[in-house]
Amino acid sequence: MKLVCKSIATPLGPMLLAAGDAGLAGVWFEGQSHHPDASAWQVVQSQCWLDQAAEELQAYFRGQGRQFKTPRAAAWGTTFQRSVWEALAEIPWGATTRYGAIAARLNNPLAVRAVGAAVGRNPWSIVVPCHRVLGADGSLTGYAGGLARKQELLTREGAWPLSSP
Amino acid sequence: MKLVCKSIATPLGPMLLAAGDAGLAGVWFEGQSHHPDASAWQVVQSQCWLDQAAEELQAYFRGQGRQFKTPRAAAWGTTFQRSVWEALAEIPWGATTRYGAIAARLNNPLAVRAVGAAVGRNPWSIVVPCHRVLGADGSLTGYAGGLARKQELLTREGAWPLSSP
DNA sequence: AAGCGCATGTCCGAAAACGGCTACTGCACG
DNA sequence: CGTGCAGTAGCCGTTTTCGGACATGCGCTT
Repeated sequence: MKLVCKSIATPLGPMLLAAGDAGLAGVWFEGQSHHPDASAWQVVQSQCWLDQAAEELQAYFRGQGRQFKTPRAAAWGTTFQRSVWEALAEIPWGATTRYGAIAARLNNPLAVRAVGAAVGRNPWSIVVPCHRVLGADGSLTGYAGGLARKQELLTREGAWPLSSP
Repeated sequence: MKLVCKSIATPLGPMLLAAGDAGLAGVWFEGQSHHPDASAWQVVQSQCWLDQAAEELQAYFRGQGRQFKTPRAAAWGTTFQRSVWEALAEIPWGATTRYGAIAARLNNPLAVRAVGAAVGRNPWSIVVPCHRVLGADGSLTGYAGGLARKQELLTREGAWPLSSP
């Protein structure tokens, strides 16, 4: 599948958006870990899904958008990873969950650590809210874009610091 | 690249032909070793390159065609493998050569064994005459479609048994 | 003659290492 | 006695590494 991409500016730094014909393929902070090789993608000014996602992201940062409706089209990922990302997408704005809870929802309660690894490779930063996953004790644990960004995002959503542990 | 394929009958058994937009992608005996996964290919009745290749193959088996002019478009293969296949294509009808000779032609005389492995994965059976490669002592050594077919092909070309070792 | 060792690129399977984790343990404090 | 923290040992999917096996051929030893 051929991908196109473009970069946008956000309050948390520049981000790269990629899309195929069927939908949004991914959103990454510039230089974050697990950033895929973008050298084969074609940089474009405008594209259907890229534009829609960019608009929704800007709305999110303005505090006006709490949901992302741009269709996603996974270009990578194993079955397990995709099921994890799907579960992530259902966490509502302002809420948080735990790695263990996701593992339990997948009927694989012991795969906690594998869930952690999969969450870390979520291709759609912010859009699929992997930042809303905390450790069992409510700690921030980790974020591919850096812990500072994770905390900032949760603060914007009023979900940090934790109110009811 | 999207591939289409169709099956044809030959005196040596059914063969599968595959092609892309740019040319013939491969020709295999049914059930031979190193047969690629064809489940994603679309079976068609007719296609430009498939039809041309099928015609040339039938002519070959009738003893009327000694050359294949259908353009090839490699859908797999490393640089090394492709260079081996290219060298194979230059062996004329009725002639034979050795694994060592090919390695020498590639300026890599020590890679004899690697050449053997690459020859075995030649995607275009018959069309690219991997059956014309013999061991240093003139032995048949191996053939992905079975030694019987290799011998049969060489006999049809009058190159077997060997006249001048 | 027959046997052994080596050189080369690629593929494939097995095995090990590596994580955005957790629960449990033991020990140091007040 | 509670509380908190560090260390540890399992858990699981993915990625990486590694070791053979190959459609061979030459040179050297037995």
